[in-house]
Amino acid sequence: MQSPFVYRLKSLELLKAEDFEFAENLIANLDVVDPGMRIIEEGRLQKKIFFVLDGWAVKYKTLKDGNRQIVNFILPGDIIGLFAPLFQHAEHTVESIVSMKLGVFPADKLIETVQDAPRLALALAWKAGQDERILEEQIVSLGRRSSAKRMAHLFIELYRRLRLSGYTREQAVILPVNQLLLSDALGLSHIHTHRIFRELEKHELIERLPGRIILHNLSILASLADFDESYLEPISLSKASRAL
Amino acid sequence: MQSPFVYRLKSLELLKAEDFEFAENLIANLDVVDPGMRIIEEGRLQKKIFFVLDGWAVKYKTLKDGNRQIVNFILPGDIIGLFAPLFQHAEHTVESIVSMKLGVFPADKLIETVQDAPRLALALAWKAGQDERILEEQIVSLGRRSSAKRMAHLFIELYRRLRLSGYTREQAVILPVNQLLLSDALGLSHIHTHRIFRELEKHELIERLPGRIILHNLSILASLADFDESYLEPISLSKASRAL
DNA sequence: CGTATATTTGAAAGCTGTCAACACTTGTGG
DNA sequence: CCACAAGTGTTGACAGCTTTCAAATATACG
Repeated sequence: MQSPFVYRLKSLELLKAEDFEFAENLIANLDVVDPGMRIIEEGRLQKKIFFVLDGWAVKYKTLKDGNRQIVNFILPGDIIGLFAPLFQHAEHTVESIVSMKLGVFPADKLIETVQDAPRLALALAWKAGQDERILEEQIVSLGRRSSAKRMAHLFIELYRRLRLSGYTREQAVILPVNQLLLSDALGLSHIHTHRIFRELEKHELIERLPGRIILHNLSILASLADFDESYLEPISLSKASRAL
Repeated sequence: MQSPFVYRLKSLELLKAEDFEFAENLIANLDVVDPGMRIIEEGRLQKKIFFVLDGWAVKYKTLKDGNRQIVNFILPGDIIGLFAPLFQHAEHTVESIVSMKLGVFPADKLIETVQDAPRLALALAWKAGQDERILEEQIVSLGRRSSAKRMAHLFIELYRRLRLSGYTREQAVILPVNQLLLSDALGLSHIHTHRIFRELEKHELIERLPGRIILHNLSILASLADFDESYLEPISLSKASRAL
């Protein structure tokens, strides 16, 4: 197994060969899902956990008035529903936006494994902490960044996250998202999303194909967004936790 | 130790007597902090973890332009910096808004303890999952709720969270927050925050003392906010995880 | 080819931020 | 006890951002 998840964990310089074995054994079976499938559904009991080996998904909540808010994008190397089995029902829906390859395993197996491989447990905790930081940055975006900065910020975040999982070393990145999806992630109307979109396009920072977005000129985008990459830590685990 | 944290964990019906002993032993010493003190500071290495035994704090990030966004409120029973020791530096600042009583312990002690008491580890994971849900709900608020609903939603959330930790059974709740704090949490200007504030006050849903807010008529506030309490789970841990 | 899904535009209405003052409270030092 | 400073709360007016409405164009898919 040389998944994006493992790639990402390797950069932690924490895990040893035996840990990777444990990680491998976790996965009971592989799942291929088509675009637009619901992997986790709001309100339902969720007993399985997924490693994203390939593909993109969005995690969102639906409001009574029918609006929805995308809470996070899910990329190769991410884990879907790590905490979900601890709760009676899922709070959000996770839906694929392209076809995906998932590693599937039941929650109780995780609990066992984690006990036998404390370093792996730590790596999972690290991943959970990383996800928390991403959510917090999204809160900052929605609360205090103008819509153009917000959009630029999201683009750069996605690009950086892809890189951290070993995808993309290019200067141009293709994101499989359309304007509706974007507006639900940015908390904007789709019409306003389109306007801002045009702005960035006019300055040749982005380009569009139907249902896809191409990022050019990532450094200008990043400075436009005041992007501070520190919340996406490439290599880490402080000394304290290397003790194991 | 009969802290709000333990109170909250008890409702999980997961921990046994021995686990509480472990939890007790975690705490190396108690800390009393004055209002306005920084418990965790953005950019600094963070090696300690804190249990909030009493008091309130806010967790926020500061932007280049000086603006700040409060990411979450921290209440009795919450844990400050659970994942922080896994990273090179803290991403946010945690600042007390009233005087607080904290249980302090070093990260490596947590790692040991967690290995010896897997049920406690599970309880911590549950707490992390609960925090994640709260962040996600905040994202939904900022992205898709009108400012009045957003404010009402925040108030009800704080009330519910206090109740879940054993605080407050009253129909009126006093929150130690002022309008500036509120505006930084809601992602609004302080002037607009004040306007919305007046709205709710006019309808006698809230009342004010300097630097404090009193909630009356919680049920009307909740329906105004379309508050769906399901993301704050009082008792849970699905069957799968009770195996231990 | 027709339907459903996206994208695009313009105009008007509504919400929210900024500006500029002013009032009130609290705590400090004289 | 008063004056003053700093922080917080209050108001009205206006500008600017964003949504909503309505309608026209693509584009994808069976």
